[in-house]
Amino acid sequence: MKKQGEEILKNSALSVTASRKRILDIFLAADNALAHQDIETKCADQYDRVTIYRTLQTFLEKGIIHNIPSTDNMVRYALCNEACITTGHHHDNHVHFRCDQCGKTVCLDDVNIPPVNLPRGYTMKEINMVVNGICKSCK
Amino acid sequence: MKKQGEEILKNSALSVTASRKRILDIFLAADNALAHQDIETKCADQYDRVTIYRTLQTFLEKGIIHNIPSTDNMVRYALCNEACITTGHHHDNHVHFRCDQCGKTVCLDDVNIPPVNLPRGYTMKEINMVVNGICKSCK
DNA sequence: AATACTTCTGCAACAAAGTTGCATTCTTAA
DNA sequence: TTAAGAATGCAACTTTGTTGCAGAAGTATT
Repeated sequence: MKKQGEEILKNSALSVTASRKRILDIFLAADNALAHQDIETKCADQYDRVTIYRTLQTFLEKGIIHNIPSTDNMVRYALCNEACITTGHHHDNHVHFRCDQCGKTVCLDDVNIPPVNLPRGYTMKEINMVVNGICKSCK
Repeated sequence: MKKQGEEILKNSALSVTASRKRILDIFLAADNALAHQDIETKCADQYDRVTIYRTLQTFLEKGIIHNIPSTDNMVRYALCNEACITTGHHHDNHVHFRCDQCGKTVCLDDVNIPPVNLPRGYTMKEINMVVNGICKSCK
């Protein structure tokens, strides 16, 4: 399983570099969504802050990760599921959950965002749903 | 209608000051949600940046405004509807819409967030839904 | 395996965003 | 009108994010 990160990079036509592999590994090991800061504290000693910014940006553009909106000015990122990465198209129609207790934000991959009817004249391109509350581990 | 801002402040047990009235007026006049920056450009010559930060914080705590999550590190704020302010309790169960064209974020007050079933063990406290696309005015 | 080419990284310098403490000014309530 | 409390402005600072450029590393080709 050591090659998982490399695989993802190659599939996305990205050159395989140490920092990218490391950041991917951090995501693969994480059970929750990560903010830039989280990643920085995990590897700022090894890689430059700027590199982390650019890497996250690249991953976003390639659809390797998706971002999760927040009201605290801390955009968080999480790995996209297999389908996104392989098709290169986003299917991030799942709900995100943020626990008020432990502060973790997770993807509820099994919970689809229910359909909404917009008023006449509005066209939907993307939809995001974030639920706050207490998570399984904290309750 | 000139007193609308003052009314809101008094109802929330806040002292009536020039900056608070001004910022409230900006919200009352706006047809879309505003980021800190938007407010700053409208009145930075009159009021200090710090005051704006603190005022927005106060309005949030008193439930005069609510914030709208985003993926661009620009939390936006919008006035709560009458019910929120008078009861002091949030009923922000409406959908937010952000137009990719004009960049405006608006509250779709008539569109309620549909119910979602969370996995066992999760408790919901708050829910947020943001839709991206093209708005009525741009299409 | 060596190369040339392209891409990525780190550094430095900067710009923007947000925070904190404190002295002064303004509001409010008596 | 005045005293007490709250809000504001200022200054200094921390954190966050951006940009250009030179050097390093990765990739494809031979």
